[in-house]
Formats: sequence, structure tokens, C-alpha cells
Amino acid sequence: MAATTIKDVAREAKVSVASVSRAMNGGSGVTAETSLRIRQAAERLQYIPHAAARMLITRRTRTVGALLPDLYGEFFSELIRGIDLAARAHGLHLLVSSSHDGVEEAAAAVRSMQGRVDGLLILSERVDAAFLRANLPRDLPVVLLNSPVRNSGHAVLNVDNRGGAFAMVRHLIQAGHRNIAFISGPAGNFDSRQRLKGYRAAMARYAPDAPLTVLDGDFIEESGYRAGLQLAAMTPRPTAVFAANDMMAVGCLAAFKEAGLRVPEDIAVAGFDDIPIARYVNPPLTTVRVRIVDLGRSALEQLAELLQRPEPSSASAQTLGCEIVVRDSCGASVT
Amino acid sequence: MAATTIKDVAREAKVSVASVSRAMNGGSGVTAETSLRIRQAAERLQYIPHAAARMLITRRTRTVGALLPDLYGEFFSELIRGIDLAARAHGLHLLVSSSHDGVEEAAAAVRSMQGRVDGLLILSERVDAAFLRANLPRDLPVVLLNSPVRNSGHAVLNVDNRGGAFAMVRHLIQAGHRNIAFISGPAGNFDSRQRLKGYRAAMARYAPDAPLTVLDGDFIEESGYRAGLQLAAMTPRPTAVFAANDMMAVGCLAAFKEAGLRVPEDIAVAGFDDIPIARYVNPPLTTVRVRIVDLGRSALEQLAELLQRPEPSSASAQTLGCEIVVRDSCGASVT
DNA sequence: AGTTTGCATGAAAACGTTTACGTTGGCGCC
DNA sequence: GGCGCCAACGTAAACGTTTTCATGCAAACT
Repeated sequence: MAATTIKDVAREAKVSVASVSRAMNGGSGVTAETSLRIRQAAERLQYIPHAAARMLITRRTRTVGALLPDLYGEFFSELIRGIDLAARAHGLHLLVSSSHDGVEEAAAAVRSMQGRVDGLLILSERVDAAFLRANLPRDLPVVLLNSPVRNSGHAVLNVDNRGGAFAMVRHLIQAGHRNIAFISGPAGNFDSRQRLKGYRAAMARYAPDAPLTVLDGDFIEESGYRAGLQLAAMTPRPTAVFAANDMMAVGCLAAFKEAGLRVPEDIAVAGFDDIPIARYVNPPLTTVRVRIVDLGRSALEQLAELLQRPEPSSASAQTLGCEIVVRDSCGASVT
Repeated sequence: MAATTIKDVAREAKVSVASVSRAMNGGSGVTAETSLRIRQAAERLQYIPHAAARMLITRRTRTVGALLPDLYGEFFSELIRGIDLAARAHGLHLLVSSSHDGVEEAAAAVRSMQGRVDGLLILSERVDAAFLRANLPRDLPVVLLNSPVRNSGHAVLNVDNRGGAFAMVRHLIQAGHRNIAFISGPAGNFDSRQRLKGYRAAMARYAPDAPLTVLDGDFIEESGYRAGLQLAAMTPRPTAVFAANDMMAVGCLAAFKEAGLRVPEDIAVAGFDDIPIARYVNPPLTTVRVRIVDLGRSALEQLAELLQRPEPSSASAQTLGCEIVVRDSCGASVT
């Protein structure tokens, strides 16, 4: 049972394939009545245009690719949701490639997407300017998410990690804390570095004499848990800890619980991301909210824009704001 | 700058396009030396075969589609990870379509994927046998995840929800509980119903005289929270509560905390799914572990199998086992 | 040595669509 | 009434590949 093609429809409607094509797209160049007849014939035969044939001649796939790192938890799903939502609204398909460890694997991923997508959404620590130059055709629209890359000719969309972290630390200091520890994310990670910068900047600005304590983490709960155990054993113990993401903050809470520390009385805890579960942990987590769905959505919107306009040459760089969400874990009630 | 085509490579290597094609795929039918020469020429010109042209003639896209519901949190990301991992291993691309509310939207999604994919992975409550008949070509390989559909000619891969729930309730009963409440998922959800059945069956079997308490939930934390408040106010209060998923169990914990109930001393709590965060909530959550990554992986493996063999006509139905993970929230230490 | 076999290679058709171009016919204008 | 023009429609080329078939050539067999 061969699928019905445009020829079948043409025969059924007693017109040429050209007219069928015209009637199916836009419909200009055909009478309203023939157009109707054609569409009815198409309906009757359950005609679905062959995507590949269309791509071949049109040189457009109506598909965008998303290159994502090995992301865990809520962040990933929220991001995809945002992207997918916007993609659907634009009639675009979404080709996903996630969890590639090495830079070589990422390169293979973008190469294999070559020609299957009209544009690319890239969120990956490993991707830098050199990578882009080496692996991407100059004319492929690309939007970079949370990337340090600048002036590469590609659009960039960042979260205001630095600003969010800065605001959170300022909040903690204003709440009376001085000895504030920071649990960092992976060393190579851009978000992580920006959040660390925000922490440093706010400390320097509002509590210049206070000690800086930075513990290594990697965005996974486990590492937050380990950092928490370390913190619990310190003397003097910091009165507050700011984790570079919520996952680690949650791990940290577990460690404190185990160590017999009360939160926020003995030590305040703050996170970053406001993953949905943040308000259900015990105590509810003070954190910096990032509208992840919006991040995905705007990224795709921007890409869709690029697909339409032939690239305004000056690559835009947008930043998405964050807001502080105060809950019990940093002793809001005490303030 | 027109992309380099197979013709360019042919000219560069001084052979015909046919030989280039042969050299690039398999390489049978060409001398080792000419094959090498061709591949070098291709390398030199940075030749990447035009995917659409290949699809057109081959009638295969090397792409599979994943139709997913509006999934939240860890489950979604883990599932995608598993699917993506396996897809990469098989050299398949992954076209994702998630978060469609209505059945009509889902239908539109599968229709629009028509011809862009070789097979489909479907996880959606709204999809039943009628839907499949109406919207899918008879010969498109499909694997259904967690679907009640049977004998539709499609492969089905389910989680042993009933068995997992049964085992958990048995465990609670063996730990001395009798009055065990259950927080259900969405009424129409297949997993939810199966888990409820497991609860009922275990209660009937091991504690036939105990009261059955079923509270309505919808898999979201919020609903677990509400159910928790209800439970806290009951007299007599159940001594254990089994939530149909971890999210709701977490919401429940928050409610108990707020109501001043101690877990597990005053009331034991168990969940389902073992989302990564389950072990970091307070107290760590006893739950039923579902290897979600494996679920995604096996689903894709099965689909890939279908793509190879021309469908053995008898649609297989597999079930993926669960295991109980005992943590503090159900008073394991007491036992 | 002649015939057959087999293998490397090339020529060309085919996949299903869009679109540039040509053809037709009707209509208005002089 | 003839001319030109425009809209509707058809014809055919083009997109880049794979694959069938034909061709040539060398080795192997009789």
C-alpha cells in the first residue's frame, strides 16, 4: 500500500500536480472553487505531503535541533517544555540530542543534525567559539543558551546568573549573615562561574571584611550533601550557605539534618533555580527563581525569528532576569 | 555557497556518483583503493550527504518520534535520557513532541510527524486503540509505553505498577500497619489505576479487615499536600500513607510537617517512582523504584527492533519490574 | 585459445515535491 | 473586432540521493 502522493490527488481532482501544490500551500494562483475541489480530494485520499520530497526541493526542513548536555531533573524537562511549546506555535518540529559527554560526541551530534534542521539551539558547556567555527556552516542560524561565547555572530540568550546570585547574597547579608559559604557548580560550567562571580561581588560590596568560603560541587545532590557534611564540621561554621543550584541545596539540607543542625536556626540555606520541588523540601527552600520555561521559549522564539529574517548580521545578546524567592530555609520568619 | 553534493565528490575523486554512494554506504562494490580515494575526497570537501534526498529515495528517515504528555520533573528527563541514549546507539534521530493537552492536539502531533519518522514511541493517557486506528498508518512501527491498550497490533511496554504497589503495601502491612491510606493519581491515568489495584489487592490479601482509604490526587506535589492535610485531620488517622507517586509523597511530607506530625513515628509515608530527589527529602522517602532510564531505553530498543524486522505480526508486550527501596519515611529503622 | 564468470564501474531512472516557464482562454480597451 | 494582458492552469525541470541495469575487463575454467 503505497502512500498517496500528489499525483493521486491531481488525478482525483482532475488537475495537474502543480495546481495541487498551489492549492495546498497558500492557494494563490488557483480559483477558489478548484482549490476547494483539490482540498476535498486530498482529504478524501488522506493525502499527506511527503516531507522529504518537500525538504529536498524547498531546502527547508521546518525542524530545529536542540543540543543539550547531560542535564538532570527539572531543569531539563522545563527547558524542553518551553522549547517544544514555542516550536509547536511556530509549526516547527523539534529534534533533540542530549547527553553527550565529550566535545567530540557533541561535534558528532551537530554534524549528524546537519541538513536535518533549519536552525540550532545549543546549550552546552563544551561548546565554545572555536567549536562553532569548526563544526557549523556559517549560515546556519544558531541560538546559544547560557553561553560565554560572544561576538561569534550567533545570538546568545543568557540567564542573569550573576545578578541573581548577587541579589541573593545581598539578601542574606541584609538578614544579618556575614560568614556565607558558597557551593559551586562544575568548574567549567558557565552558569556556575557567573553565580560564583555574583557571590564574590556581593560579598565584596556589602561585607568586604567577611571571609569567603567556596566549596566545590557539580550541580548534583550528592555533591551538595558532601559539601554540607564539610560545612557542618567547620569551625567557625558559616551561618549561611548559598548553593549554586537547588539540587545541591537539597543535598545540603539532608547533610545538615543528618549532622543535627537546624535550618535556618543553626545555618541558613539558599539555592538557585527554584525547581518545583524546592518549596516542598523541609524547610522550604529560599532560592533564585529562573523561569526556565521562558528561557526555552524565548530561545526558540529568537531562533524562529532568525529563520525568517535573513539574519541581521549583528547577533543579538539577551539576558533573562531572575527573582529571589524567600522561604523558610534562610530564616525569613526571623527577619 | 551551495553545499557540496555527491556530484562534487564524484568529480573530485574522478568517479561516478554511483561509486561515491557505494563507497559512503557499506562500501561493497568498490575496490578498497577507490573507496579510500572517494572517502578522502569527501573528507576534503567536507561532504555531508543531503538527508532529505536520502530519505526521499530510501523511504527511511532514520528518525523516531516520541509523543509524550505534559510530563513534569525527573520522570520526563530521565525517560528522554534513556530514549536518547539508545537512539544514539542505534544511529537514530529523535523527534520530540511533548505537552499536548487534548486528544485533538495529540492527533495533530502524530499527523505532523507522519513521514518524518520511521517509528513512534507513544506515552500518553489520551491515546487508546481507537486513536491509534484513526491516526496512524497501519504499517508504522509503534511502541506504546504504560498503555492499557492491548492487542492493537502494537508493541507495549509497561511498568509493573500493580506489582510494585502490591509489594509496597505488603511491606507496610508486614511492618505492622493496618490502616493504610492511598493517594491516587489522575483518575484517567493508567499507571495510577494499576497502582491503586495493587494497593487494593495487597490489602485484600494481607489485611482483609482493615479499612480502605483512598484520596484523590493528580500526581502533582500540590495534590499530595492537600491529601496530607486531609489525612492529618482524620480520626482515626491512618498509620501509613502510600502515595501513587513520589511528588505527591513529598507534598504529603510537607503537609505533615506543617501539621506537626512526625514521620515515620506518627505516620509512615511511601511513594512510587524513586525520583532522584526522593532520598534527599526529609525524612528520606521509602518508595518503589522504577528504572526510568531503562524504561526509555528498552522502549527505544524495542522500536529499533521493529524497524529492522518487518514486524513479527504478534505484537509483544513486555513488563518492566520495580523494586522496593526502604528508607526512613516508613520507619524502616523501627522494624 | 575461447568462453564463461564475476566484479568494478558508469549511465540513468526513480523518489515526490516545488516552481519557472509556457500555454490557453477570457476580458477589456482602443 | 482585433489586440494585448492577466489569471488559471499545465508541462517539465530541478533538488541529491540510491539502485537497477548495462558495460567492460580481467581472471578462471574447459
